[in-house]
Amino acid sequence: MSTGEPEAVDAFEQLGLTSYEAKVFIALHQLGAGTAREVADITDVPRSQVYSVAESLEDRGLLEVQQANPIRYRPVSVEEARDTLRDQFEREQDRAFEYVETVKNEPAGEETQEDIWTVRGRDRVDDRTVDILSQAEERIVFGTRLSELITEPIERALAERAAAGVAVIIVSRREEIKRQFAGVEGVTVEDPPAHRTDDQRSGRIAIADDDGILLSVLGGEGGETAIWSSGSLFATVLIQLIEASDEMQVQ
Amino acid sequence: MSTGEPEAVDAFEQLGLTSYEAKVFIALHQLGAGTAREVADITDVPRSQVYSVAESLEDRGLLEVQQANPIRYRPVSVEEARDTLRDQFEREQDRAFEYVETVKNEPAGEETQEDIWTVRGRDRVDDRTVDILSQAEERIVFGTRLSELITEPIERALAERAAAGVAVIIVSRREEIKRQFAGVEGVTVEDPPAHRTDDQRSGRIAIADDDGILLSVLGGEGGETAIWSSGSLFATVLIQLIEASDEMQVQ
DNA sequence: CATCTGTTGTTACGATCCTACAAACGCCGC
DNA sequence: GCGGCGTTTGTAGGATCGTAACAACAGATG
Repeated sequence: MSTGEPEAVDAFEQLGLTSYEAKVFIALHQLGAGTAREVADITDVPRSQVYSVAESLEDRGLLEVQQANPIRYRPVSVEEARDTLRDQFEREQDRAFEYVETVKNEPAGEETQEDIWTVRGRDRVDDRTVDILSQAEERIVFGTRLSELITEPIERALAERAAAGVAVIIVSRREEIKRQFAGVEGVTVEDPPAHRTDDQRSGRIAIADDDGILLSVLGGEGGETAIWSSGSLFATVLIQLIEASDEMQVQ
Repeated sequence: MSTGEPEAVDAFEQLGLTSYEAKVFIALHQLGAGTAREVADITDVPRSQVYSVAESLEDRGLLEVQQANPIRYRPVSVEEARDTLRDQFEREQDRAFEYVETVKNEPAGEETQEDIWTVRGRDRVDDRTVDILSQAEERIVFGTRLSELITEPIERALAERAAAGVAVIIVSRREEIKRQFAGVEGVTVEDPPAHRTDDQRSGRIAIADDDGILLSVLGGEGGETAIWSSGSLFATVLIQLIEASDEMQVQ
């Protein structure tokens, strides 16, 4: 069995159920259908609790009740349960963000503030990288040691920008990465400067024009952390520093 | 403003955030970006708590941190936040149901048990109605006073069954409902028996062959509750009772 | 330079609420 | 009475809420 029950219970809790609710729901799927006693017998949920827990599950649309003696419970199918939970989730999301939309203010003059931001987590760095790359109007520099850090959306953003006339430069020592972009129109592939120490913990670098930059490192536990800045003087200066050191080839 | 902040906070809580997390996230969208003090000033979240709450939001991928003095926080866009939450939700759902799939047992002989089940809630009654109708091989009777209780999926199920050779009978007094099905091949439209009291709280009735039935009523607060049975002797008998009374026209 | 003042970020600690868990109760059929 | 069913009530533990104290630091004042 690939996953244990405790993990499934935990996942259901993340979805908003209590652990009792999760256990009863799972038990009913094992039984097909059953009474409070039968559920209590194969779980550590006290029988007296099954009734109220089942009622709460009924409210959520995850099981149906047979009014008989004893009361019998029947779980809805996995497909129906997933759809029901998904609907509830989407509804709550609409409700939550509707208000946010009405009161939100754009980060006034974000593009002109001297801000360097930190983002943690592989997926979030992916998103921010695409954001940065998509802003470029003239020139992109993108570099990484690891081909798995070039996700499909990033690849698409690079290709899209190249097609729009942006000069795209890919910097890597890795042969597979070089090959990946070798034939693409508007894309140049380069080796990094020889003097640059290829630190094992370096992640990726993305430069857009002279005012957008993202730089990531791989943390201890495999997590990726990036700093980025866009439209700030800080970004401009940082980019100049990085590129100047490239050209000078100083040791 | 169509919705108040308390409602938005409640919705975020349903999505798994704490009320503090919700308030800080909303406040940061109002500010665009800001420090712990600025957030505390426009919410009732104590300043000293903002730091840890923001850290937790960062872990969830809902905001980014600027390491400066003072620390500044920047919320991710509404679109990115929604995507992030949706991804987390789908991941948890996969994790939760993966285990259920491995251990579930089909409701052994469900079709032969003497079961009447209860389902509550408009949407869930919709689903179960479609299930019942889809089982029919020979004959369907579907009746309702309210045209809004004939949803698009129900209409499709009726049409699909009619096309498959099932004799479909729609029972209603409402002209619009009669018109809706007037021209459809394989569908007959009838008036209900004159003696039948058209109770204001009656909802819909669906009969499939002689062994599937669903009957719903409209509860006090606009909620719909249905009982249904399929493949049971109970269903057969109930159907016979209902149809016999029709034919006899007993007052 | 020393002192005062105000802010920042951190930590600790009750109060409060909800869930998990247990036990007792009335009810009904046998 | 007896045993199972369904309900109700009560207790313990944990997480969140809310308040407060703390050291570190920056700017102002003398």
